[in-house]
Amino acid sequence: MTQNDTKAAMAIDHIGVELWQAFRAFEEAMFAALVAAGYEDVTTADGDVLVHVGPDGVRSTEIAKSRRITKQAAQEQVQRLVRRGYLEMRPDPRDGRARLVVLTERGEAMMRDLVAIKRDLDGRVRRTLGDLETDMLRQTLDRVREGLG
Amino acid sequence: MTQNDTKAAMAIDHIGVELWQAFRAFEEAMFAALVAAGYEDVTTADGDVLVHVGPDGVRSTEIAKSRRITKQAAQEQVQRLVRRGYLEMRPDPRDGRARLVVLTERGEAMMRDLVAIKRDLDGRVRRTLGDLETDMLRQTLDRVREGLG
DNA sequence: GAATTTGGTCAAGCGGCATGACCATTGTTT
DNA sequence: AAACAATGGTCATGCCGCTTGACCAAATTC
Repeated sequence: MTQNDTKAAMAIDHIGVELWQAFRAFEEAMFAALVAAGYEDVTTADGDVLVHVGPDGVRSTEIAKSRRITKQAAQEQVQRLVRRGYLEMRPDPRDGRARLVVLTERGEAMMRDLVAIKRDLDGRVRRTLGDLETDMLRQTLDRVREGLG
Repeated sequence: MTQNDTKAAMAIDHIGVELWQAFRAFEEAMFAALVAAGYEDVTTADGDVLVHVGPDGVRSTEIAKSRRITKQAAQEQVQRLVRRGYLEMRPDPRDGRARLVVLTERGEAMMRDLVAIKRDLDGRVRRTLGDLETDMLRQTLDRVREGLG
């Protein structure tokens, strides 16, 4: 009851709550689908690294710059993904000092599956809300962002 | 350009993007307001701790249980907030072993200001969307969560 | 061809978290 | 009341992810 009083005092009704809950629901559903697809060990941190790896590969220093972390930290994150078979390193033909980070077969497969998963989740929302309301929601969310930004 | 190709390939259009952006916008606006109000050093981790501190105080072991972390970790997080003047410890009159974590003056002030900040942000959204559409948005977000959950 | 810049590694340290052992107080059993 | 279990917290230790700082090697600039 003390607990309830507290919760009541905290539960200032504001839009941030729903935003957070909806986002979390999406995220959790995404990770659940990843696990179901056989990618048990993928985290958001991994995702933050992987989005930087384009078809031509990328240098770990580039990742460091984009993410505003030290090159050592970026290197460590890349190495972890290498160890788990999602990335591999190879020399940069254009620069003898550099090493390129590229997706492995498994890495590419995972990214493809992830695209499918996101499409599926989007589809689930569309089935819940209907196309019209879904599109309206997305526009509304953009306006929210602008209103807050 | 390679970068753009990559971005384009990644930019599978899905509702998760807008959810994330809107949520992030809210969060960033909230922290910006906290800084503006003189609470420069508050983090989400701090918030996760503070929500557990009711008017009667709470034991750090309770926090540990709720957050599913070890009591040492919980204790450490509490201590950090104590060091910065938001929390203080005092003995539990009802249990000689226990120590209660309670808000200091500054801690309470911060929580009050935070409530005001959240109300203000909610107000900004309402001014952007109008009351009607805001309420609809919140209901829609709830349905999204249910549809995904 | 020397000097500077750039890509990357190595060494050491720190903060946040976990595990495991331990102490002090309280509650329970008989 | 005495003995034991359960509970609230602390201490010691170690892992992990990240930082700073020094360094090496290749490339670019002058």
